Amino acid sequence: MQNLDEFLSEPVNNQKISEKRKAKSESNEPNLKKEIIENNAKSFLLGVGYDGDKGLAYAKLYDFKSDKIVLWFDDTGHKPYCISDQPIEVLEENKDLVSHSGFDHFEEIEKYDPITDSQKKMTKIVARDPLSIGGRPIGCIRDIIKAWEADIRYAENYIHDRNLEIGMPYEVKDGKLIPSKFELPDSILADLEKTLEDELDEFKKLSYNWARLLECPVPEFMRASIDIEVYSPIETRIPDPNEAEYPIICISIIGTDDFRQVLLLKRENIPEESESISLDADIIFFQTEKELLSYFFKCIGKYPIIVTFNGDDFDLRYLRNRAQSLDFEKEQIPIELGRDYATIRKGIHLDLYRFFFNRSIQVYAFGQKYREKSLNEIGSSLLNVGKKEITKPISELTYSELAIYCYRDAEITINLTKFDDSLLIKLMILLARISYMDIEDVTRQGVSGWIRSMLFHEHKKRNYLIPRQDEILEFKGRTVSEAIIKGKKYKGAIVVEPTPGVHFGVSVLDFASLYPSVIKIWNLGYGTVNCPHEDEECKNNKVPNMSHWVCKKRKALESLLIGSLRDLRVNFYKPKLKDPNLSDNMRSWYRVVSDGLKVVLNASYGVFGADRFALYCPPVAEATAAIGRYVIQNTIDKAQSLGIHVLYGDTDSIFFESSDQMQLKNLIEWSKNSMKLELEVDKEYKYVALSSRKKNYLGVYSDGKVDIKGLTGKKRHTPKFIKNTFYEMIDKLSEVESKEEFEKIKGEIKNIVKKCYLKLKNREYSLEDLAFSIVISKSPERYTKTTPQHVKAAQLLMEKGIDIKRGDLITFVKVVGETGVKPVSLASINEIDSQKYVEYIDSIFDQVFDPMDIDFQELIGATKLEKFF
DNA sequence: GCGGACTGCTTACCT
DNA sequence: ACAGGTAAGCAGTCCGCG
Repeated sequence: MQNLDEFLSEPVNNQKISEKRKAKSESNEPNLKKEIIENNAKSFLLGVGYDGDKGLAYAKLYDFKSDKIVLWFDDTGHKPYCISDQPIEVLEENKDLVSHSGFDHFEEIEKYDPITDSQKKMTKIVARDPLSIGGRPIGCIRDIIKAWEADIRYAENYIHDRNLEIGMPYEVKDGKLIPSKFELPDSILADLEKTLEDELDEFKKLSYNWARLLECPVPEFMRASIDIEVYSPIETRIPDPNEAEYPIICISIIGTDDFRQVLLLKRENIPEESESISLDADIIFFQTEKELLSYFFKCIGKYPIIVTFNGDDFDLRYLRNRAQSLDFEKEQIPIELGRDYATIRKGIHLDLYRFFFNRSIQVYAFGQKYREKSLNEIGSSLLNVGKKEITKPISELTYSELAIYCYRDAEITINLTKFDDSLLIKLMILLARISYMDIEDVTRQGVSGWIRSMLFHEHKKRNYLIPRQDEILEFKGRTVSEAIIKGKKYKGAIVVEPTPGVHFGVSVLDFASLYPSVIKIWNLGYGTVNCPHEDEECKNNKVPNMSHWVCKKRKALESLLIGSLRDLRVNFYKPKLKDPNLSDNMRSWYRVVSDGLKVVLNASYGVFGADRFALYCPPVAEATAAIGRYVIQNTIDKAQSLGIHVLYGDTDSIFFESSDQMQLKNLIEWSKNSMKLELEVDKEYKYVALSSRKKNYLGVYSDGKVDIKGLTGKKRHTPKFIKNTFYEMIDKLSEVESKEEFEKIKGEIKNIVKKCYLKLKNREYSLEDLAFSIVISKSPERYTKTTPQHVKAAQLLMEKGIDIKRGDLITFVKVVGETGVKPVSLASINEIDSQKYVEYIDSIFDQVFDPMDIDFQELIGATKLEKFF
């Protein structure tokens, strides 16, 4: 494959492609599907499962010829196992073990143990089935003896042991599963080589492998979204999918092949409508629910991939259980349920809710574009299309209303996978490649699961023993620093005391991926921090200001893996994205790669301090943070010795008065030479307004763009009327070019705030304008220690019979009287406590007035005088 | 019995 | 179920006060 660019420009490859798209695809040669077949890549590996009846692992392959998922069953005789440190002779004495029904045989093996830095003779205990190792509530092999690698899911183990690359092209030849050749294009190879000049061979090898995975083009996959509606006799209650008590009255299916159907159940007492339903879809009525479901199951059978929004917990679960209670045979229902997931037999189910719920995805991949995780909110913010509004309960809708409502949900769902050139699917594939994880698992697990899988894969590839969690803790000891926040395990980052005032000409420098860089440069990992070597070389290699030391003899896997990913992002993909010659298709793919790497890198330090992480190692996290503090403090000290004025800093960034660009250059040089860390100019502000508060500033670029960080005026819960006033003020501030102009607009800003104050006093704002909106993060009854205001408001709503769940957004206003607050829906405008609101305005604008030397009290005091005259 | 000082809880944010 | 650090508001408690 030489021309990656052309592959990426390939349009949807479908058999039932619409006429319009067909024309487009013909004009758009070469065809990726054709190319892939010519290159013997007939399919893509999307995941691995285990078939309990056959007792075999199987690969799920997306076959391009048929656009179906094809299963390939293991032919290598791979079996579930765990590992013991006892020799076979000893284990043979263990009656419970050798007589266990799932026990198969022992094998003598050798493993490298990173904790002790030694080769170890160990015994592989091979079992007949995965559940015998672990998974049953009692009597598993891992409960009988102390075992290693015993709680890795079998399918995951299979991926690692067979070194399978999920999301990459494969083919089945003579019954064997073999990877299709995909080599890095020469041009990419040459570019990459340049960035890797000074690295160790081991590091280079890893980097090339990553690049091969990241550069392989991602084709389009045929898929369909589904959404169901269920009848409910009680309007406020959502039917329980485990009971599946009530009939499914509507199902929408939308395929990427332009298949669009809405299936409706005929019911009594639903008025016939004279006009036909106006939807760009086939509407099909069914007399019985059984007919409807049969038809539906046939429809989705065509699709290799089904996407839903919350299908794990609702749609698929309901469908399966409902079909069962309608006496469908098990084989007739193409849905399989797990404890907390649902999937399609011979298919892939992607639950977008699960993926969007993931905080890393929300924050780093989508930049907080959506705040709540509802289909309406996500659809509105990413597609500009929200759910269809309905004013009646589902069960009372007419056929037409019901069809339109249900269809819209399916439409948003499928479009979420299609927008921005199928960005979402590409992101999932990318994460599957980095983590060597089944694509369904990628969407369901968090970033710690991905990183765990990536590290496990590398362990197995190198025949390293994967340590037990208790082992790491026992050998590596605890943390030695004290956190500033009560209840935290160790000390974190430094935040520099800001210099209050309005500063013109500010450069912000930061370390590119500071923590991943530290992990790379300092060779951090559970095997290297506090390594077992007795000699001085290691023990003297202290983490600054700390008793921990770092190994000088061995390379940590974490350091190599995280380091190589970091370098690829910083030295390769980020510069490529800045290249004006990059084509649109490549740019969009590189954006995905860069964002995917960002997600993984941003979490790569935190996982070592998370006690549920499989390779939890507090000293690694603590050392990383400590080195981070050392680095930024050293840099600040150096800057001051160079005479550069430091205004503020946080973790990995420093704000400088940028009078002397030459000096900043010197600082960057110094950082590279003395600490091997890349310090770079991140932002240049026309001016920055700093109050005395940390994590709280306003920065204006020369083009007028404004960064607002931490200011309450921007926060989600702030009432609309204050937000609007706040942004009116920001608009004014964005125009300011100099100190002199600044003085001039002060009056205008005062007027803006004064206007707001007067409108409030005259009760000209609506309840919606005045509403605070705060997420209730726990179920209301679980607030036992205190009753915060939003919980009080929630309680008032519950008294009215409204159901409040955790995660709901509570909107309330401050009122005079006992409770102090009332939900918007229950309050009236004349009970508003305007005094409280004045205090609130004061506090919000003080964050900006403080550096500007404006006095709020004086401002409203003046107002009173004016009114007087 | 009351108000100010204090601590702790909660949410939303920053890196 | 990636981490720790900070701001802010409010709830609840303690303490002094002839």
